[in-house]
Amino acid sequence: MSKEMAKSYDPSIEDRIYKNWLEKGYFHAEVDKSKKPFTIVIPPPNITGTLHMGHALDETLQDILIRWKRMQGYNALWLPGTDHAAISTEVKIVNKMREEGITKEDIGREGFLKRAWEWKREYGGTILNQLKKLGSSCDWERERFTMDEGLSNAVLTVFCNLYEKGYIYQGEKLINWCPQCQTTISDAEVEHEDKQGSFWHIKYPIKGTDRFLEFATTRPETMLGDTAIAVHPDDDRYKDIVGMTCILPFVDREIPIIADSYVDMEFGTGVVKITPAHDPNDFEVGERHGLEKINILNDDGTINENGGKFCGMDRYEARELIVKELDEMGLFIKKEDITHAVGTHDRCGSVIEPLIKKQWFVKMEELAKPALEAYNKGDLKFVPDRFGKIYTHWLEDIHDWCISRQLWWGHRIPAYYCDCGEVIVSKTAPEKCPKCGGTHIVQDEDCLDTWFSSALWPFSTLGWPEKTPELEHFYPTSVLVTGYDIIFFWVVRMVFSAMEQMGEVPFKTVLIHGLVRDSQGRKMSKSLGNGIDPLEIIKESGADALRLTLITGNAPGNDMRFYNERVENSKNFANKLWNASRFVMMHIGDDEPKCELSKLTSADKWILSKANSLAKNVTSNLDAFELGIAVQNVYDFIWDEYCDWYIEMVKPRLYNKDDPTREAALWTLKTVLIDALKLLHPFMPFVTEEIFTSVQSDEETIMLSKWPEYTEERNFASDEKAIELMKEAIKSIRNIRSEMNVAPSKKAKVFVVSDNAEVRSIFEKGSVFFAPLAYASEVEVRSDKQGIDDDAVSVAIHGGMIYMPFAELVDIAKEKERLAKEKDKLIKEVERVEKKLSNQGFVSKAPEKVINEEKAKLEKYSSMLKSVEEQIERLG
RNA sequence: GGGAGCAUAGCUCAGCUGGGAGAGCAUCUGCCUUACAAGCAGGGGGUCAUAGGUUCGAGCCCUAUUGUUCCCACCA
Repeated sequence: MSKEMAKSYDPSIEDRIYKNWLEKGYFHAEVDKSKKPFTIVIPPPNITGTLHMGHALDETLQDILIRWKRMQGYNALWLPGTDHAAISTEVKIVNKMREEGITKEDIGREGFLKRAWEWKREYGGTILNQLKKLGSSCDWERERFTMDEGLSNAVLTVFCNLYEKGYIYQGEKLINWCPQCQTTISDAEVEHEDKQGSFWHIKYPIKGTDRFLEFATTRPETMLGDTAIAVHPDDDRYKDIVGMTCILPFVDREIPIIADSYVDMEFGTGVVKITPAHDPNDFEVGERHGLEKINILNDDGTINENGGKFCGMDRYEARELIVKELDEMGLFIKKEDITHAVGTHDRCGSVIEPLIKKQWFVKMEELAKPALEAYNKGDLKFVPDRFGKIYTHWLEDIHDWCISRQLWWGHRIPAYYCDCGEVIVSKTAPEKCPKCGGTHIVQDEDCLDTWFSSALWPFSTLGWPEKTPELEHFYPTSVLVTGYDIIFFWVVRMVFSAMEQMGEVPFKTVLIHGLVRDSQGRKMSKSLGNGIDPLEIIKESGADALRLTLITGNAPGNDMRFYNERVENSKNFANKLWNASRFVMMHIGDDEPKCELSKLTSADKWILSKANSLAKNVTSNLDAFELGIAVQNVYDFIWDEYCDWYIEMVKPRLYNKDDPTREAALWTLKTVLIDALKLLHPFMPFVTEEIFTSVQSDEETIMLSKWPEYTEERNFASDEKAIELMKEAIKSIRNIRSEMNVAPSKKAKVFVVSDNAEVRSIFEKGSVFFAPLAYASEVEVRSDKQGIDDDAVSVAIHGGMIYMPFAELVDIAKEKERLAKEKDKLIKEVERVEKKLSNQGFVSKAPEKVINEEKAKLEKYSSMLKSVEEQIERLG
């Protein structure tokens, strides 16, 4: 019990503690129907990932919530796992193979998948192991992976469900193509970046006339696929030529001049070339006018055979050459520099080419409705609320989701094609075609978007489509914690998937956090090299310090800056707590202090009462997801109240072995420390566990101890008031001594004068600690000031006056000056309150509580003013 | 073109449903007081972006303006 504690806190104990937690199985949650469930599923990190500050924040928030709820007695499950991250992983593996001189095609699909699984086995667990360093109390026995058997089954089941209901279809549509990764991507994966580009002004000859039609484009090479040229129907400049045709250079195609209201007459020349196969707007114009769609691109971004003599050239090479040749033909007019939004792939950064391909899509309109309704009905809540707007906005303006990817790493689309043309969607490969009976059936080559499987994460990880006890008990989950950057990708898709498959929301609350930025507010990124490695911080300062830094001073949804001074402060706090505990244990020794209520002093009751309301405040802030405020509450209590005041107040009683209240002090010290440790535990799990197991022996871990709750029995309002008065007096004395440059070594006798018996009693009872904290050699409490030197330094307190005869130190003139200032200050205060209280509007409209507070202030300041005035008079 | 956030001490940020402006760091002064110098005590420093409005009362609510960041969007 009375272990020797090191003089300063050494965070390297964290590994030992974590290992013990794992061995004891504290993280594991079995279905326990006697308890209310509290469930969080982790946003599964990519298997390609390594821990960065974003994860550290995300996991810390989740761990705080889960540890808190576990202590509150919930059946708390935090389910961990990883995402196969289709494109990211495939790219990584392909790159690694390239170093060995192997291509995907060399080893074929099967060979590639074998390698991919090997890769996953080798590196896939890295990030989870890093999470453990943070102290994450995940139920590791329930770890899942988006491509494990159960989850894959869920994916196939959902695909088939949606297909049968007509929500999944195959269509030949304009999609986003990444020529680098050579796959389609969804709209959400396209990032619009403003890039420096050019605006080329070109003209086409109008057939049968000597006229030309001028227009401008940012992508001249797409002209090879032009199948019309459009003007606005109301545009008088071009009314006469609508219906005529232009001659498309190079390919010598005759393309019609059409009228479509999509064209903006005000913009440029009011003429737009139409390339239905490579531009979303043009595609729609093409649909309206029945235009031909000519694809001019190969998958790798080179021009195909439809590009005539440019066939085989890279699209950008072709662009330059086309402009050059147009110029030679006299069809090029000018080039302007412009910045315009260019779509790029969020993974590899290459410019996206819209083109037409046959792909699988999820029809979104109907699926989005229940997801919107869930939010509007309040079944789904965002914290902070404003992120709900982002969610609804996305759902209201939703487009069909392209889910097929030209990749091998992922869930292969369960669609099979018979030679007869029949398409069969089935969880298992059909032996023969249900239509023609043929047996030559091949499966679709494509895989599903990685988000298709993560969309099912909240229920697939609990066993769905099987009806498991876990699913029944732990679903829907309680809170989802994630960054605002993946609301579209993930949150939206989880909700509509759950609404469709489960008929209810996957989680009740979405707690959104911001980004962790560097000290200058820049996003941490590899290219900038400004990333701070959480593991380095943990190594140097401990996970507790990292966690505290990430939580402190941050409001939900806001970005934060991360820099070393903040970690330093967190580390100091851990050390502060450590030393306070060391102090407590040093005095308790081997004995178990007993509590005798009658022996509790006001100071004891004061700190107990403070701890009591602390429990209330922390809990209500956690309930409101104000984790930053909650931890600030605990921090302030421990440092300011417990260490700087209570411990100091209690020291004289501890040093005096004969003090009859000594044991009460020890008991209070310990009781309050334990409560504070518990309230801090979710935020700083390691240091609290270490101290907890040293300071008491009733329980083997703080993790499973009971969360402190507010109780009326520990509410001591009058003692709180008494101690606050003492603190006020002490602060005033310290202040004056400091102003007068009185050396701390110089003690003075202190007189407390009050005609109020209650005030006198407070100071008499508190004189044990009042004396040392106010540098007093002796304290004398009395009802009148007779016999006290007239030139004693004085300070007014609520209900009395304090005198310190400093004799040789006091300069009467200066003292008078000081008192005069004090008087002015008090007069102002009194006037301010009087003005407020004489304001009819205030008195009649303000709540009674506020009015009473003001009245109390008036009483206090008036009495202090009176004391000061009397003293000034005495000095003459 | 829509939408959102932010603007508070020298710096980085809190400030929960409107009721006398806070923290950490930095700075200044004094302390090696037997838990902690990673500490203790004391101090300085803010027209809460600007202008209006609502209210007895506004950092907080409303309107406008300025600056700034981000998200969404098919203007070639």
